[in-house]
Amino acid sequence: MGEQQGRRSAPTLHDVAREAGVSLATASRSLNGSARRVKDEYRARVLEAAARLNYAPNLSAQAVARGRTNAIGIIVSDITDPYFAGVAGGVFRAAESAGLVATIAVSGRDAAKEAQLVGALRGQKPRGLVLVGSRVADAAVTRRLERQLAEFAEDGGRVALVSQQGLAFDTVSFENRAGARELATRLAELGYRRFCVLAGPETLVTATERTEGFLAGIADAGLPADAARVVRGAFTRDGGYAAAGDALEHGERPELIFAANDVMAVGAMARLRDEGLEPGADVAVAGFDDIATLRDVTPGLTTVRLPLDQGGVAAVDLILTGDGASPTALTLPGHVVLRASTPPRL
Amino acid sequence: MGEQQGRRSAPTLHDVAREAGVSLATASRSLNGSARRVKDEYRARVLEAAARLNYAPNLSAQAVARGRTNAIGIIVSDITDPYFAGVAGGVFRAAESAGLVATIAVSGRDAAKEAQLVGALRGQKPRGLVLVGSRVADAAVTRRLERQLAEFAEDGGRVALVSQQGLAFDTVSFENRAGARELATRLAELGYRRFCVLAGPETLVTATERTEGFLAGIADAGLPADAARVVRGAFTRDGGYAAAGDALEHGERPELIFAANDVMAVGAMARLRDEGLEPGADVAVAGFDDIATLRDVTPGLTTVRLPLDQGGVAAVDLILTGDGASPTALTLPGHVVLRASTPPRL
DNA sequence: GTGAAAGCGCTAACAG
DNA sequence: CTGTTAGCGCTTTCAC
Repeated sequence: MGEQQGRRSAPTLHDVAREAGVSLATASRSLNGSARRVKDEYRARVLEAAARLNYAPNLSAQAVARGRTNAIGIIVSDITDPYFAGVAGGVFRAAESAGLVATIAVSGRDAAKEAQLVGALRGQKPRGLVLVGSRVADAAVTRRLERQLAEFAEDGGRVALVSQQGLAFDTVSFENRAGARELATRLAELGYRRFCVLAGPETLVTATERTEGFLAGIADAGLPADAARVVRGAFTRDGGYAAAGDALEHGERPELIFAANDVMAVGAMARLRDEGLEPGADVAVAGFDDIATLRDVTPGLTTVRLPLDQGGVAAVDLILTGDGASPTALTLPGHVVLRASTPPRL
Repeated sequence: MGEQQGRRSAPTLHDVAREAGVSLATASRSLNGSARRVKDEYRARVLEAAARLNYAPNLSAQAVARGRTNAIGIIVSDITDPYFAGVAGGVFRAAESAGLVATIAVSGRDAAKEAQLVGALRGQKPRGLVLVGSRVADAAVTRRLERQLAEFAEDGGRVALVSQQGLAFDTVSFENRAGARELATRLAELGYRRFCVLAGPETLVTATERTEGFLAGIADAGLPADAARVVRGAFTRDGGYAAAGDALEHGERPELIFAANDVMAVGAMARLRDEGLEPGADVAVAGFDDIATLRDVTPGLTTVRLPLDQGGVAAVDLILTGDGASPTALTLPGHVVLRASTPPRL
């Protein structure tokens, strides 16, 4: 069946108008919610003709004629990372319920590429652009990105950043610092005294904030600065696996390993087991994010729950409602969730 | 500051041409790889002007003028489900390296909505549409979807379905049946004799195939038909949790629970624990997909590894290279991975 | 080689 | 309320 032959060219508004015996303008007005009203009979004829021809309006043409689109662009590092998927899910949901289509681009954790992608997406003339995550603390790269975004904004586009504070655009961030601090406090209350932080790359603002917050919490508890050692690793499962190895290698074994995200924490657990240690019993483990897919790992992972989905929704909200006058900053709270991976220590 | 004011309107090709002192046509020809050659001096001037103005071509206008786009549409049920995220990741990667932008829409596991989304995406006039997953065995819904897709194809668009065989379009599917069958065979070899299958909804073709394959494998092993009981549940973590409860409720306790996907399997493990049973020890558990994020659960989950990412890549490939003459069907293999959740039974 | 001009499909004044 | 028409930004014949 040559279903995919593609000879015929798609019906246009012109075809619909002719078929309905009305003018182009009338057809346009009845099909797309114009301010002006159309006689019911005509409108009905047009609708019927459109349905019969299975007409689908050419969005590109509409965009050109109207001078604006119903698209929204979103840039994430890696859609298979549940953190990004969570936020992206919120963006899609919000976009759809606002009648927008979402175009996505993946930067593959390559910060330089982000700027390039913004350039590419600008061509779509989307209503707004949402950038999620992994902002890098590299000045040159940041400036390139900022330039592209500013250009986009000057042309009337709106920008919303998720968990990348510091740029002069609307931002929704999560309580990384406060969440990690609270987590450290609670863990200290449980009796933990010797920590190791798997910190993620230091160029990653999110990772850095979580580390700093955790250390602050330890200080709050009146523990000495050397109560926590910091080791670094990639913000991935394998990064956690490797970093956990480093954590065990030198000096005294930590009572608790805090990984800067859940995915790393799971990697760390795997490493502990490979080293013959029992996570939760021999070494406690905590993460950050409360990724849904990982809520059933054993022992249950103590973590800080973040409303990722809401972050995505909020970003779309800012794009749609923001006046662009001065950048709005929205912070979404994190909540400590204690589970079996950090049992009370007597 | 007022970065987001949006007074100025974006520079157009017109501006670039004027700035470079050449005609619109020449500007167009030098910027976009036209067949015709442009004198190097002019071309250089145009490029320079474009860079200076930070010109970004209006993709919609190009689409209208050219009559085609560089977009590709993708429809998934739920981007936060790692199965879909895996396939989508492959689609994005392949699309990008082919110079296409990907537009995504999420159906929220609502089959009827899929057809509606195809209608919406048609307006983008994308080069192709990729539909991933959860094809439903409901004739009316399927026909509506098929109608929309046929319409799209007749207008010159290309369609690729991932894991939704049965429609007259290019399809890439995974070896659900064979994989599950092989899994059952291997489990029987390990000494298991009494199974319970958590089958997912019976309207879901993927789930059904896995169930049937598993039962076939059991028959292969010479076991009686009543060696496996089938219970149903949603294709989600909670579905697995609930179904596992049913599995334990009636009759003799199964030696092994096979969940039709990993996410359900994890839910089943959680339920076992809540019932005071130890997964792997008291009741073995197996899944399907080998979701990366779940590779570190304990005990390690026996499953069938699927090359999800490759499925996405292949779909884009079919869209780009297919001639549309007759639907191509591509099948990607699954590989059984035995882990600690199904220890040999003596 | 280059430029003028005719569209692409649609919207939005503008007259009737 | 309806139809005519001039664009939207870009590509692409078609003359030069």
